[in-house]
Amino acid sequence: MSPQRRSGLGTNQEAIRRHNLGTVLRHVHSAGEMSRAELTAIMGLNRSTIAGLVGELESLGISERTTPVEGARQGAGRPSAGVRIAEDGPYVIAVDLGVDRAVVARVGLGGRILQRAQAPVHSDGEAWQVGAAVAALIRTVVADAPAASALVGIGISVPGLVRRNDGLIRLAPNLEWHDVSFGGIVLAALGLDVPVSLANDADLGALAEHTRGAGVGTDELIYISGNVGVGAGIITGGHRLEGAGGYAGEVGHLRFDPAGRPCHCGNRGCWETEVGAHAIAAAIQCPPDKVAQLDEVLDSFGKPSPALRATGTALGQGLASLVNMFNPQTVILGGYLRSLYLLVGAEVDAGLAERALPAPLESVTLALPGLGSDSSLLGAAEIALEPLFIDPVAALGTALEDVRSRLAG
Amino acid sequence: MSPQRRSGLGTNQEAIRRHNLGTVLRHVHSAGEMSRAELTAIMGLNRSTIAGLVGELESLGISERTTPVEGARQGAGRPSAGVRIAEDGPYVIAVDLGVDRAVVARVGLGGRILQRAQAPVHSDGEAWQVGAAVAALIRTVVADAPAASALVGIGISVPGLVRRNDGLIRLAPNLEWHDVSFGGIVLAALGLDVPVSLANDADLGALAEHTRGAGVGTDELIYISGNVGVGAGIITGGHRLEGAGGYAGEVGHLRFDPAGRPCHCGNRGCWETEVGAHAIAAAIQCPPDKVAQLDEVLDSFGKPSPALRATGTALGQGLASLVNMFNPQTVILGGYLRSLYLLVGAEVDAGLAERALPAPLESVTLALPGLGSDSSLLGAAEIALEPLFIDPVAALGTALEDVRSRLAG
DNA sequence: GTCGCTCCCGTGACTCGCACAACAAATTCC
DNA sequence: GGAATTTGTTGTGCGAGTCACGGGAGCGAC
Repeated sequence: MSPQRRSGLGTNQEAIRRHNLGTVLRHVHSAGEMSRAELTAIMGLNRSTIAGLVGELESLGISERTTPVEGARQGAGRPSAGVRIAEDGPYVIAVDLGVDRAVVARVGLGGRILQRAQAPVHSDGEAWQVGAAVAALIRTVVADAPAASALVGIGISVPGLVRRNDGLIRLAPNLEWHDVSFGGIVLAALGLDVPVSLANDADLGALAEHTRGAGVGTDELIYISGNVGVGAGIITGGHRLEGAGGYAGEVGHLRFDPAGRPCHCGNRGCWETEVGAHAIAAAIQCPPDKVAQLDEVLDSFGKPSPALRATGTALGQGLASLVNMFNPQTVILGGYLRSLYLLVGAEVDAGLAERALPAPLESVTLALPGLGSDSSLLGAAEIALEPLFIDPVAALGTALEDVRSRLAG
Repeated sequence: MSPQRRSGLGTNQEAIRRHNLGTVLRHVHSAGEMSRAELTAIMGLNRSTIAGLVGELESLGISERTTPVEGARQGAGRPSAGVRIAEDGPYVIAVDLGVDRAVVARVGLGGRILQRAQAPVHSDGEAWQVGAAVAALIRTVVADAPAASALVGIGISVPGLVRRNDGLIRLAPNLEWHDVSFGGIVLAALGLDVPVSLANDADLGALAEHTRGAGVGTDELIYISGNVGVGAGIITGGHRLEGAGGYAGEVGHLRFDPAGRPCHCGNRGCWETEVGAHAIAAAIQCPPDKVAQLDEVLDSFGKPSPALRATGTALGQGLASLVNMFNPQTVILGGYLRSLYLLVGAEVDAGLAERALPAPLESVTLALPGLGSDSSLLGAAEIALEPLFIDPVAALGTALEDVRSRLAG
């Protein structure tokens, strides 16, 4: 966390350097490639300071100098040299644990997916079995990593409640997991010791969309993930809203209609009983075994049925509660909700407009994910990369080099 | 905002001094009085650095040195000199605009109310009339201010939606105001030019309770203000959740029961139709003209009626949605909800337990305001003081000295 | 009562990070 | 082709925090 968040502490010169170095890297990471002149403008530091910071990143092997970017700017003056993420720079492993499959990717700075692999996951699988499968995918994915590149950490996206202190999976309903220390399981299966971060899939979707998706430039956004259950990842003030334990964003169990259908949480009429995957599947007579692929089912749908339109209205009305509560600038509909919105967008908009207060309504935009179905995966990469932006030197110090041979040995 | 919030910028040495000076002041402000040794421990800076910072605050006339605090610490060793807010230090004007009265106070650093005054406000009053009344109260309140003390700014708590960019009151339903620039009105009536900050009363209640009320030590709290309407102020990660426009926290219009009573917002079954002041007044046959004093009416209540108990359940059930969504550590019930909770706390707890998910439920505590009915007033003081914690030197530079004679002239 | 221990204050030298200024380099514009 | 513009590079200087030393103020034991 940067100075503001770890509020109360003082700042010394060491912290300044760390912070500035991390901030430069963060900018290069999110912009892909940029000129040193842009960096000086954005960060408000002196040319020579930026030169020093960039030089340090280069000597760390994180970034490399490029020839001036073509057509970056018109006008007179010496063109500014570019800064780009190095080819053999550090990378992370991102894991997106879905309800029916696991996706694993090796992701470099800049959010570039360097390699990916996936495998089906059985919903009744034990955690250690899933952990072994994920570990195998990780071995695949690091197989071609350059020996010079260092592994900074592993980020895992989980469809469930994750305790923020220690990353314990408190509950993953669709995997039927309770209190599973999945990070430890994966590390044990790999025989490695690297930092592992876990977080909720919707939270990570929000993070990724905020960094490089449909939420770029917004500091107030909500990402709703439709992924069997319905959850929300919330970014406010540019930061993830985690809550005391890390369980914030459980919007699926918002009270929607006290006279509604019973919910698996034990209550009645939760929002999820209207817009959850099982509810939608029932409404469109989709066989239960295809619920996990509801997005594809919906994509192949032709004309929306009245039941589906009612679902759209319910989605919009529920979103109105969120809009009233959070006053977001952007609401991103991920997972099957994306497909649903493509079908019944008008109803969703109408439901939202009907129920939201005028003031928050006027500034909100509904959007589709800019990263497709990779939002959570890239979000997992982001949390794993996070230490690099806090303190690049320290993060590289603990990073693991030549992981391939370590895994072989 | 401090370094983290204005993310993306670089930090230079000037910023570091500002930040550290502000942070020292913030600590002294919230602790009241503390020793330099404590400051070094909390801030993690060197003793000599703290000495320098404290010395600067003293030479600015903000703090003063005290003899070692009695019994602050047992054990051997030379006792550490204390730091305390100066007697003639800077102050702010806090205004709590209620639906039936306005409270104005002169508040010093440390949250000390130095002087206060109030006057009734007619709910059908024009904004300029209210502004004139508030200005008169301000004149009263600064009458005895020492000439050496400087006025840093004015903070105003508003029962309505306030746009965060410019402090425009977009809507204050109980005052029947639309798009009122109340800050400008008050300044014009005073003939002064000082910084004015406006914010929603619930947001400010949350802020004050977080700083020096029931939410000290918590960075995840929700303050629910029952004040004719129902609103929430949300602190997450130690910061106010404002939303894109500043309208976050409108929990009164959460969907509660689609088959419920019509709400003044045009919808049906908002939470406010169950737990709003008018709903409760109707449930206990309280005459409409006493709705603004509902807290007193409830306090004089003996045994809760079944209708009131049902309201308690509804309160708890609605809180469950908030708890699921935000995973707070503390939920503070302010305004008449405090009185309500004292009457039907069991029903509220039960409603919450029934509807909240286990994980967020286990870490949440319901609490009553630690500042009584002054939460919003002190919150207004806090936002007005905020510039001092960002940059004490700059804030004092723009502060107004000898306000009394300026107002006279 | 005195001594030692502990913790703190105050001062000066030191390190480190960024800003600034001057010069060189690379374009664009006229 | 020269002037203007913008950027990279280098060396100097300032400022902020750190560190080390000497001294002071209570506490506790003998």
